Amino acid sequence: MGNDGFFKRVHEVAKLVPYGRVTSYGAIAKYLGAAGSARMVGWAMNASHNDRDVPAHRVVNRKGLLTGKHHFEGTNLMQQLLESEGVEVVDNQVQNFDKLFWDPMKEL
DNA sequence: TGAATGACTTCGG
DNA sequence: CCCGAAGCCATTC
Repeated sequence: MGNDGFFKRVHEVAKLVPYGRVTSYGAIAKYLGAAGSARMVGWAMNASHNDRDVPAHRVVNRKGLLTGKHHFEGTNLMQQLLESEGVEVVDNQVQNFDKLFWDPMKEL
């Protein structure tokens, strides 16, 4: 598994997500030129367990829904992590998602 | 080789 | 905005 280039890039972008902000899988995928492979971004996040510095909890789907919360420990760790950063989460959905959304394409 | 899977997205209704 | 269906692509079995 030395082919971690894609995962590494995903992790890099995820690390660049500012505190208290969130982004989407598609945005990361597009930024990496892998638009259409948003699922692979999610897969990369699954591998992000290798790098604990990767704030996977800041990555949600395009609706701001915490689709991957079940991949975290417990049942609400992801939500707690976000709330601890000041991100309001209700019903597994990020509030003010449009304002908290961080687009690597525009911000970088 | 091929079928199934998934932390997604887009489109039509 | 919600819902169903289709597309996408790396990974796994």
